[in-house]
Parts: sequence; C-alpha cells; structure tokens
Amino acid sequence: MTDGLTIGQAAAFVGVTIKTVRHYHRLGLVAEPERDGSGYRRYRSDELYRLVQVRTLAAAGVPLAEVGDLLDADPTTFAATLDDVHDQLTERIEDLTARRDRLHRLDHGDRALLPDRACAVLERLVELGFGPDYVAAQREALVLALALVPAIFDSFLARLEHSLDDPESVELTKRGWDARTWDPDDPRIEELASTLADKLLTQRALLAMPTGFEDQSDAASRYAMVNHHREDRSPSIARLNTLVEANLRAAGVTVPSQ
Amino acid sequence: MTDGLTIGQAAAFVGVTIKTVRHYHRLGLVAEPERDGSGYRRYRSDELYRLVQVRTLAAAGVPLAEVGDLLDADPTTFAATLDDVHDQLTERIEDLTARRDRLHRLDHGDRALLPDRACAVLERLVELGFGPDYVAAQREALVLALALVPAIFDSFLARLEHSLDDPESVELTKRGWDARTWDPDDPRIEELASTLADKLLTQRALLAMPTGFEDQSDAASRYAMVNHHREDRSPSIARLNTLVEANLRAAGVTVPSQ
DNA sequence: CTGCGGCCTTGACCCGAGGTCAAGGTCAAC
DNA sequence: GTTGACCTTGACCTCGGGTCAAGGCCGCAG
Repeated sequence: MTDGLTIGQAAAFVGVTIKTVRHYHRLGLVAEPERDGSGYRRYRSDELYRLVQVRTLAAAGVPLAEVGDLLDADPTTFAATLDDVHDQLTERIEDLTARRDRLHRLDHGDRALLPDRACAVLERLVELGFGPDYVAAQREALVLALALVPAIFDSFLARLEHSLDDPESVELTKRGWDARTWDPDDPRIEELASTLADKLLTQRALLAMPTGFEDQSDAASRYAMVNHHREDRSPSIARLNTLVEANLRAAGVTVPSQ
Repeated sequence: MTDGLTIGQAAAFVGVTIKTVRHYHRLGLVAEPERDGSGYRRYRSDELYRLVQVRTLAAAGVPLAEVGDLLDADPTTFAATLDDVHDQLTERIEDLTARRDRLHRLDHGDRALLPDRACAVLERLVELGFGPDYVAAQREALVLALALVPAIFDSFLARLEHSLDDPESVELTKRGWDARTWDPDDPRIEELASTLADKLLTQRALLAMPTGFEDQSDAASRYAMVNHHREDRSPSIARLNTLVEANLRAAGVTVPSQ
C-alpha cells in the first residue's frame, strides 16, 4: 500500500527512460501525476496504463504529435489514423531503400558517380594512352554532364565513344590536350582549331542537339558550363575552344554560348 | 564568358535549394566561391562539380558529416565507408519495417494494444453478459499486464480463460464487480471474499508463479500494480481484494504485496 | 552531525539536414 | 522612381529525446 512509484520506477516498469516520461508530460500525452511532500512525481496504475499506451504507439512509429489525438479518438478515426501512419512509414522505407540501392551502385571503386558505360569509356581512355590528368578531367566533365544535362548525357557519351573509335580523332584530341602547356598566342593553336573543327564537321549528325532539349530555357548555359569546365586552368585551351566554336559557327552550326 | 552563376542558378542546375548550398558551405563540404562586386557568390564549374559530388553522395544516404572525408579519401577507404553507410541504412530500414509491422498488427479496431487471444477473451466477456465498464477495466488490466509482466501474461490469460469456463466462477466474478457499489463496510464483502478465496484455492495449480519469474527483483511490485489497477476508484473493491489476499495467505499461498 | 552516493527537480542546450522568417541590399525592367 | 525578383546574414524551428548543470531529498556510514 505505497503512495505510488517514483518516476525512475515507473519508467523502468514500462521500459522507457526518465527523460522520455518527462518528455511525454511536457507534450501533454500523459497527465502529470500527484506529487509527494518532496515534490517527487508519484505514479499510480492509471498513469502507468496511459504510459503503456503512449509507448506502444510510439514504438510502432506513430509520431508523438498524433499519439494524443489518437488515444482520445473513436475507433474509426483511430483505424484511419493508423492507416495514414502506416503509409507514411512505407514511404520512408521505400525512400531509404532507394537511397541504399543508389549507394550500392556507387559502391564499387571507380564507378563512384557514373554509370557503367561512362566508366568503360574512361578505361578506354587509359588504354589508348591518355594521361591520368586528362582522364580525370574527362571524368569530371562526365559527372557534370550527368548532373546538369542528363537528357543528353547518352548522346554526349556516344560522341565520345565514336571519336575514340577513330585513330585520327584520338591523335587530334591528344594534341589538343598538349596545347594546355603552349603559350596562348602560339600560332599552332589556330591551326589545330581549324583541323579540329573540320573533323567535327565530318560528323555533323553527332553535333545536332537531341530533340526535346533545345526548349529547356537554360539548356544552353548548362551545356556551356560542361563544355567549358576546367577551362580557366589553361588559357590556351580556352582559346582553342573559342576558336573551334567560331569555326563551327562560321560553318553554320549552332553552338551554345554564354 | 560570364563571371559565374549566382547561387540560385547553381542550386537549380544541380537540383538542390539555395539553403542547401549555403548549408554545405557552412559545413565546409564545398568551398565558398569568389564574390562579385555586390558580395554575391559567383559559381564556376569547379564548385559546381564539387556540389554535384556532394549532392550525389548525400542523396544516396551518406551523412553530411562523412561526405567531406569521403571525397578526400583514397578508393579503399571510400569503398569501406560506403559499406558502412550501406549497413547503417539497412539497419534503419529494418527498424522501420519492424515498426510498421507492429503498427499493422495494431491496425484492426479493438485489437489495438493486445494480441488476438486477449481480444477473444474480452469478447467472451461481452457474450457472457459482463457490462462495458467491466470489460474496459479488464482490457486495461490486460494491457498493463502485457507491458509490466510479459513473462507471465500467458498464464494470466489462461487463468482468466479457465475461470470463464466455469459458470460458478463467472457468477462470483459478476457479484464481485457488483460489490463496487456497496458500502465498504457492508458485511457481504467479507462473505464474498471468503467464497472467492475458496474458489481460487480449488485451482491451486493456477495460482503458482511461473518459473523464472520469481527471481526478477521487482516482480512482486509489478504484479501488485496490475492486480490493484483501478482499485482506487472503489474502496469496496479494494477491501474485497485485501480480504481475498488475506484468506489466501492464511491458506499458505504466497501472494505478492507492497 | 556530517559526508557520501543515489535518486529526484528544473532548465538549457545538442543532434541532422536543412526550412522558414525577418530585415535589408542589388539588379533589371517598366 | 518604383516594382518584383533575387541576393545577403542571422536567428529560430523541426523530432524524439540525450546530455549537462545546479541544486533538493533520502538513507546509510563514520
């Protein structure tokens, strides 16, 4: 015949922490019990019962904000609310599962941020004798393209694959990469730009924008951002790109700028 | 040849909000870009690239606190960390799924906080003519028992089921419930207590504590808390219980007290 | 009678990943 | 010159509690 349990005992009995019990009091989910002469809370079975109800619902994933209404609701509302919570939990589970799957796909070394097909292209670059710096630059460009212009990522990749099948293109690309160390005023840059533009014009079909992409309002800026990535690290490359674009425009090709 | 994107453009390009970009800056995940004359941040492709990296990992469920180290780590560490994150995500998914399943079991009207077998017993009470108040009191007692003394919940339930099979027990129980409206000094209470105790003693086997339960240090208090639930609402019932317990003790049965 | 350890009280701040609000500066267009 | 869209910083909010701090209450030991 005691006058009730202390908060520590009550918490232990229903399997929560003291802090949690006080939290429920503050949220109004469990009424404050009587206090004894020292100001200690003293719990009777009524409060214990309520505590068990709250803990059971909370453990089942019902947000505390809804537990109070739920326990005071009629059975129909009760069931409907539980259905809601059930659906929300399902949604969160599916979201987390999707994240985990994405993570799983990222989980194998180099294919960190890119799909398999893009990784294969990067490996071909290594086999073809491109240096690690060039491969790294291409990787960055591909990551950027995938994120900024996913709609044309595949055609971007196709153009790259196609040019790697052509030894002449490979040679020109290597020479273009070498240009990064040249002086920006080196006359070889203009010559190289002209050759590169001619080469590109032989594959005119590949230069066309995929349908459905042009009408995206900022498509051009996004595309330009990918094309000019890392350009600021080498003024010679920047000049080379500018000249190639000018040549292409002169030949009637639409090249996004700005 | 612009001097970079504003924060709103950069955020839109990589598919996050402005707030998120600034959040990444504050966490040191993406370096602050140069500012223009007005103090606006101006993003170049370098920062965009980094932003894409961070967003990709974050979207895959990597905690932001680990993203920074991850992007600066060697491939081995990279893979190991991703594995860790993968496992943590799996754990959270399993936890949420367990909650959802618990919720699903709670989701059917009356079987809110109790297993099916207990709900069946409550329905039998209704069929046997017990009033809603009595049924509600029994439900509370069962919920409390399930939470406080799960180890003996089954035997608790078995005792209840067994007594419902015996019409004489049912009659006595109804009479005990009627006692709640009597005066606490009514002499019929003593008489009823004696009859009830006799009845209980004919089922002595059911009174024994299940093995493995006695040695739990606070088992007795927990058990008493269930037994005396709601007693404070009727002094007559309290007196009846006390007398029954005294009778049982006199007959050599160990009854938890305090 | 005093100290010690263990329980209780309140209050304030912390986590993650940003969202929201407020007050003010900047820019381009009308 | 004014409007509306954008930018800046800063402070406070989420959810379910955990952790820390300063102090009161209790029983037991010397």
